Amino acid sequence: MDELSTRERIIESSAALFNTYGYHACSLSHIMEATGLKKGGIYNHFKNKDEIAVEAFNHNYQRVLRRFRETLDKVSTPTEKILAVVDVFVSFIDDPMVQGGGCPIFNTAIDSTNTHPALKEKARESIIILRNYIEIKLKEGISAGEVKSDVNIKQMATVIIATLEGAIVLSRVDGNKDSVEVTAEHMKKFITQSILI
Amino acid sequence: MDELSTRERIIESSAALFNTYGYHACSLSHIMEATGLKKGGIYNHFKNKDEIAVEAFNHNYQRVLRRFRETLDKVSTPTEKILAVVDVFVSFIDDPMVQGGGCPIFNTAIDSTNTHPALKEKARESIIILRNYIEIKLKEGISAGEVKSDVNIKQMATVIIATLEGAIVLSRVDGNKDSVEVTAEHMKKFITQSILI
Amino acid sequence: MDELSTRERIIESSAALFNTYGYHACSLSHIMEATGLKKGGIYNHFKNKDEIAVEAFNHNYQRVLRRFRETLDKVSTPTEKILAVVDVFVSFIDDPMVQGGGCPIFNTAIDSTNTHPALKEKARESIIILRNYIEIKLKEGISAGEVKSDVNIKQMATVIIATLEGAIVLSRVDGNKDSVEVTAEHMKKFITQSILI
Amino acid sequence: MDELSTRERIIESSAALFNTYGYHACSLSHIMEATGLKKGGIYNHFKNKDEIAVEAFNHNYQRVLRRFRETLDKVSTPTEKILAVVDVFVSFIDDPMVQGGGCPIFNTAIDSTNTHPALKEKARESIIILRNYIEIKLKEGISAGEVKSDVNIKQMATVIIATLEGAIVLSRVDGNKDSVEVTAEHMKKFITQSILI
DNA sequence: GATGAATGAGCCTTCATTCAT
DNA sequence: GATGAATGAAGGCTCATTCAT
Repeated sequence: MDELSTRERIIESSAALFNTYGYHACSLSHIMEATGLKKGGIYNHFKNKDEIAVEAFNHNYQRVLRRFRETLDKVSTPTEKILAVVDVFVSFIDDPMVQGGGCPIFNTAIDSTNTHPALKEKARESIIILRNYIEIKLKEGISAGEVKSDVNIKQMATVIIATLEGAIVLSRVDGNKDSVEVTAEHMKKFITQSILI
Repeated sequence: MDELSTRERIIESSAALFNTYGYHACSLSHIMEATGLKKGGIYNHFKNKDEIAVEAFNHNYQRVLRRFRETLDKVSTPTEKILAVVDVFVSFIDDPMVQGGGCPIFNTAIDSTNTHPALKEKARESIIILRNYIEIKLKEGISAGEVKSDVNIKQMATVIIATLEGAIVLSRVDGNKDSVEVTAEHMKKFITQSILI
Repeated sequence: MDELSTRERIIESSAALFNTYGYHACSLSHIMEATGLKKGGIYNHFKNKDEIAVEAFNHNYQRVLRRFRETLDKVSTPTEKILAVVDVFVSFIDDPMVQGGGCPIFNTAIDSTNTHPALKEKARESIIILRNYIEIKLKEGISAGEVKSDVNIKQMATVIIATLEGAIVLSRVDGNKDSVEVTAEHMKKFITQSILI
Repeated sequence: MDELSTRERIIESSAALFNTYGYHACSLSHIMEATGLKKGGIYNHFKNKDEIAVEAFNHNYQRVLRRFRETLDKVSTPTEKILAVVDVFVSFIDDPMVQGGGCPIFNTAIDSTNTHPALKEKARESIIILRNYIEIKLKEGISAGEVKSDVNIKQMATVIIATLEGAIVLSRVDGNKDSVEVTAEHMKKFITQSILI
């Protein structure tokens, strides 16, 4: 019932590896070790390493999206939802899927920009969707009369993502949550004071 | 007089390559091609690839630092200096050193976190220095009576770096300047309205 | 049935090569040529060159031991056994396993003393076992009343090995059997006149 | 006056290295380190690594020969001289020129048999000269009426060299002098009882 | 005489991939 | 579906050697 197919097991294992080490530093040997399969066993399910990487990315992206949905579904008003967005970003810092921290989408984006066009494109699209998602919540906030109507929605979505993703990287580098927490605090205060009515 | 030594030529060439592709995706063959040297010729100047990567990072870091100093030296008041910090981040986006854009320090930080401890440590230290640098400017702003005395300096420095570095990554992914420009505009407005007197 | 596995084929081929050329002068390219495999094919069976060398040594050592056993099993009295020990050493000179002659254990011992601690240790242990083996035969000779009871067994075993191994090297250098034959003749005469009753 | 020329310094340094590690495990980098010279500095004095190795071998060979002469010159009767031959072999075990022990000529012989024809030939010739030298001393012993006239001189010289060189290798492997000492004791007793009158 | 800089060839090792079993 | 065995290409690195300075 909730048995994972071998293919899914490979994706899950390698997703963690790609997140943690990046595309080029994660070899098939690592995936072999993580899955307990031999090379042939892996290649029965994917035509090459790229396909694994893309599926691993998709897997991560779905997890990120799901986390957004779940967290935002727990609250009801647009205001709460916008503040909850911040919390989702903060939660990435503890994601066991990425040892050493970081957001899988952002990490992939930087890792693959100039080396892996297909992966970079996936990352780009994911970020666009995330941005749209936040824009929609902001629009709903305006419609509900909770967000100031003169807020530049596009700008605001970009700023929220940039700020929190940047903080996540800082925390990854520092090896502690300080930067993310302090930045989240700032972000929430800013949202409350400057964009909410 | 301003002839570059072979060692410096290697560092400069490989600095661009490491920035663009990351440590693992940048092989000695790439450096060979970029410098026109053969492997032996390169290894006459460095004991291994790591040393090249570290020197390349140092080179980039010095360039970043120099750019901060030069830009901030052009203006005189603390207020101007703090706003100039934002401009420096924006200027990274056009840096020809990093094909596809991005901040070399941040790129290195993400690339090396779990795969290259020495490099990650260098990136960490560089970010600390940058943070301190911004904190000092904020303190000078307070002393000069231009920055509100209740500003949380540590938090503010972190937020500035996080926000703009995050935006740089977004622009790198998008392949255009929009995210950085829109975020810089936001940051300047925020600084002017919320932390300057 | 008596098909050799690829791993065994590699060991057998490289055993001859290591014997003949020594560890450092025997490269993987040589092993590739001898086995008809490519590098990857070899590394599927061994984790590195050292492991091949160690297994090759083990292989040779077992052959040496087996030859001692077989030769000594053909005769029955202790006196005959002790004299047969000499014959075993002489037989190494014609061993096709070592082109140009020599005893694989001795060759390894000299080759690896200061350059390959693990291999040197294996050689050391093998020589100890050989020495013990000869000591036991001498003891049996004493028990059987065929060897003088005042013979210094430890010394005698050492002298036998030293003398014949030294002669094997001389023959290897000279490229003919003279030294070994003349030394074996001396050794047998000495044993007969001085240590046998 | 007793200043060594650079060429001589290189020979002396590399002689120790070749003795200790063998031809293939001793690289020019090692010689550079040992001499404090750079590659160019070394190649000013030798046309290639082979020439260094040959000169290093000559150097060792002269040292061995000198030691034989010096030791044997200290005693006067043929009997004493023959017993002194044994002592010379024993003295190799402490030679600081060969870290880890061994006779430089024998080590070279084994190391180069199948990989370095020129060096192997030098070693072969050196051993022949050594053998002749011992034969002459035995003949002088016969002439002086101190050595039995029916001793097979050629055989005896071979046996003495084989036995003691073999013991030196055993001591090298064991890392202590036991084998050489015990074998020398045996050899002297044998000489005294069996070939001296 | 000595150095620094360069090279081609080779070192051991790992890569991603294929395919017969 | 999984494995074992094999491969070509590439990885980082060291080798002995040359030569202008």
